[in-house]
Amino acid sequence: MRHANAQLQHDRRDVILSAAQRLFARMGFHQTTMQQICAAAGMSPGNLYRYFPSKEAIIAGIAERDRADVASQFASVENAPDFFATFAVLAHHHFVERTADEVGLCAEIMSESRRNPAIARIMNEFDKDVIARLKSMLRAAAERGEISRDIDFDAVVSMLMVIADGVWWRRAVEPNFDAKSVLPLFMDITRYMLLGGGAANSAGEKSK
Amino acid sequence: MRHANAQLQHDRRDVILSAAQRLFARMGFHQTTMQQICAAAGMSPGNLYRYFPSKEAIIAGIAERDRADVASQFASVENAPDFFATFAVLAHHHFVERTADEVGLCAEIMSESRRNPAIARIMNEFDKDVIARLKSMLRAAAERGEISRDIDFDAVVSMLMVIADGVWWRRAVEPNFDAKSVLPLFMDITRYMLLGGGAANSAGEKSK
DNA sequence: CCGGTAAGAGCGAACGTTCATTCTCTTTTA
DNA sequence: TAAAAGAGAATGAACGTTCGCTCTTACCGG
Repeated sequence: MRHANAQLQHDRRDVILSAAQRLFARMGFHQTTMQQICAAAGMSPGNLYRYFPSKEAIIAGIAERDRADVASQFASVENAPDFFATFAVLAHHHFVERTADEVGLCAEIMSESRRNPAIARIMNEFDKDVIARLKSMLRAAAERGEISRDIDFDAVVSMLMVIADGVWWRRAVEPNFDAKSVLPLFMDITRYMLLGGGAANSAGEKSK
Repeated sequence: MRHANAQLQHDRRDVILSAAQRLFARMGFHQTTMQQICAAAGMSPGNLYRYFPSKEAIIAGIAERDRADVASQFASVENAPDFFATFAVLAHHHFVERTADEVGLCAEIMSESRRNPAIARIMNEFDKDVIARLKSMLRAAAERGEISRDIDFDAVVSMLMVIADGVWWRRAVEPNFDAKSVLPLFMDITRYMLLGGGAANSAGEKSK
């Protein structure tokens, strides 16, 4: 008898995820209806539900897919020789080249993760992954003598994450925010933190 | 012959706003039902609708009220003599002392402002206000010679806003994020940007 | 190679629930 | 006593999900 076509299933899931992604980024999860997703994916509700058991599953699917995407971006520059040049490229990618839809979707995911444990879990793993990769980049650069060794890596990475979040939220909330114009100062601050030019290397001291 | 009691009206509106605020911060606007707000405010739907014409009006009311709150916080330290000490206090207030509910609510408002023009307008005015106050603080400090004059104030203020947003989002998304531990590095970076110790004073050059 | 067929793929109306809002009514008070 | 203040059931629209159905196609016995 006939058996399920795995390739087709994969393609359909992809079409649905992409359609939903665009809608979610623009209208938010709870403002997007299944009917809209169906229309955008060119599919009836009955059929769509053969690929995802619920709206939540679609949200989770998107979060997961995006996570893989960013992870691969990171992996591609993992152990480049020149830290600051590599970091600048990474920052430009992340701050400037990401589309408004990607930024918007991330905003929705973060927002949703505040009350959806499944999303929170995915986002948390994602964060942990990024933090680990950043730290490994810094450690490697320190080994090579590109940056100071006497630095509180945890504090610096934490601050980098904070700034990255901040830039994305500015972009998400203020559509004509010029992310490119903060890049020079961002790189400058990063250099300051990593070269230990000031008190940065003692900044991470835990209080108390 | 009986006439409306203005004091009572004001009180009732306040009770409703406070009840809604708590719920919104924890569950988000669209996950909070009018019934829940009614229950929390100790009031029937029929009566509540005498004070607010719609759910949206409650959201807008909260956004407006919070705006006034933060504005007054700023105003209270407007022209203190010691810039860095004042700024440290402000940062501590904003990063550490704000409750999880306040942070959560802000997250919801930012998220909502992405598609609700009325909220977007309020948030935008709020941002403009904060930016103006920060700039005026910096200008005053520069006059007094506390910070360098050769600085791109726009770029620095922009970065400060970015970091502030970032910290709040970390807090909103990661409940046990220790905002206090980033304060030293934050103040250090601020000092670096404002004292023009490095290339910071040229960082704001517009590219192209 | 060739129908026949059973399961896959797809459709869209209908269901049941949820929820913002309204309506009608009672209670309170200047 | 008339309007304000309040109550809570009712309404109607919106929306996620399901159900019963048709169409399509890979496989198998002949």
